[in-house]
Amino acid sequence: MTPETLAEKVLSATRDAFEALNLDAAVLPAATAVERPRDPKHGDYASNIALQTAKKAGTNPRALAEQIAKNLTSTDGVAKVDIAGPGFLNITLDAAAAGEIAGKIVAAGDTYGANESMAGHNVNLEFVSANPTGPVHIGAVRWAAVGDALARVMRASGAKVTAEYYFNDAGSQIDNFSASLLASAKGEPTPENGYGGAYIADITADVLKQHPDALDADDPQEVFRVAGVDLMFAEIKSDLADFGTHFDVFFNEKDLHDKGELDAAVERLDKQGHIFESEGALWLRTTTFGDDKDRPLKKSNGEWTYFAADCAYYLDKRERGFDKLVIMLGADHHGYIGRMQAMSRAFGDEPGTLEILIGQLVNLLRDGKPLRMSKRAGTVLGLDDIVSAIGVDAARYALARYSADSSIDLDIDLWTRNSSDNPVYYVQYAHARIAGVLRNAADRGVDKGESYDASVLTHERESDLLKALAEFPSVVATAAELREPHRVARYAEELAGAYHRFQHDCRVLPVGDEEPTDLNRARLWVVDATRTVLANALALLGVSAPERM
RNA sequence: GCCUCAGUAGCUCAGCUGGAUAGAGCACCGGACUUCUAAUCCGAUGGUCGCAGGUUCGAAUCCUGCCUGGGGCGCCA
Repeated sequence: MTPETLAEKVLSATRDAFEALNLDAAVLPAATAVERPRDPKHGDYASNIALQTAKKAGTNPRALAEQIAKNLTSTDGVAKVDIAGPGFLNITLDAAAAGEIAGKIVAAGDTYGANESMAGHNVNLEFVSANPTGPVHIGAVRWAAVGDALARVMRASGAKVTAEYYFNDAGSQIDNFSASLLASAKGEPTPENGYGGAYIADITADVLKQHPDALDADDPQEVFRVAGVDLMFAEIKSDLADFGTHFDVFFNEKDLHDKGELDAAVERLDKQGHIFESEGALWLRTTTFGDDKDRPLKKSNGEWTYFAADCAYYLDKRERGFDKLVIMLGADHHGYIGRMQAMSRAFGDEPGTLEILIGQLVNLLRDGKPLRMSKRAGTVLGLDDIVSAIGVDAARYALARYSADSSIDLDIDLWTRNSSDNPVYYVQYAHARIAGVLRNAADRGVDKGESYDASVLTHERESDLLKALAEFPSVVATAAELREPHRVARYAEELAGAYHRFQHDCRVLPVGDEEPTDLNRARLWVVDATRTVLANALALLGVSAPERM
């Protein structure tokens, strides 16, 4: 029995109890959930539904719990129901009902964990979105890992997701970038506001290889701009691809300008009555929707502001049919939330259409001291450096296992050592161990058969493992709903732990030449199911599940 | 000043849409390898959940105030 099924049975038992006690069923929730108690004495699952509803219904929680327990005890698969404390229901399943899950998981294979919690949503998820003025730096790498995992988690939860990267290859930062290339080619020092660092010299050399006469061109900087941006962006895309982060759309801000979408957006906002002119500039009255000040769209010199392009981009996404726009930004962009949300409302969209996720920054430490990184000074640790230092799996996992709300302190030395401190090895090892057991089973001709007798799975370690396995779909659903993919990593660690403990205490294969028993076969199903869930969880994080380590 | 994130074991962090005795990894101490991978497991140590109030059957979790630290508050991009 899955926790979801049990929760439904608890709810219907509660409904019956309300009827028996003549209580007002209107106070009952539409859905409930059971939780896994920490203390095994509290059964396999616990429900607090009596506590939650008794007061509203004007009755005593314990009395209500007693009635629910009476109804629930006769349910198929429920071995025991205890009432504890102020009115908790502690439910114990019989082994056969608990063990069914292994078969369901094996049958579902790589679709186990999929759920419908975000079904029907067409989501545009924008992340990384760095301009091609330098390598993808560590902060953006965090979003490459977290954003990609979030896209996967939301897809597994039934949403249609377009992963999108927004960039601008025409702004003043790009001018600084191309001026830096030109200066480097001429052997001049890095210009003011320019970029330094080894990668500038590399790109410069590559541009000169493509265009040996670049310096003699009418507008040399333009040659360096076009070719340099191309090379830089190619490098970014290839680094991201190597990192396993996939984007469905690379969207260039330039297209918005070329297609006149800024004018169209302003016109739309004007029609909604939110545009005004002041001091020769054009403004959006974002304060109507809670922003702390109004925001300019077109400067008094006639130039568009960056915010105007944001408005056009927003409208573009909406017109492409997305009903949910999610943007992941670093904490240094927190100040944009107010105007962006106001803009969304000014277009007439419901709150919640636009979701801006703010992730805290990554601090790099060396010898315990903060390391200041600057693209301009060239002291940048890029995505490629990280990958070559510790590998994709370790990097992705390390970045994705923390809540985006927490800033991360990463010690470079720790990272550049290929250290087993990284919990990813703990999870991957569990998978590799299982693969080993399954290989041995195959070698020895031990087959798990078409079906198994789940009632023999009575060991505490088996029970713990089965409960952990059963939890996976709700973990995925929660991770998607809360936009918190790190939950998947934490879950994987828990599951790996449950498996290691199981394998330590429970012999899976027959010893020596003994004939396989029902217990051996049933355990093989559990092992196979665990392998499936570990592989699925790692896949959601974009981390490989090795067969051997 | 305003906004925002964080403050939980020696360290790095989970837990936070209210539940029972607050967890994991690392570090440290002590155990377990003739046995399916010991990259593992078991045990011990380690806590005023930043502080103070409040809400209630119940608060690490919700509310208010304060303290400390990170980030942000341009007709920049």
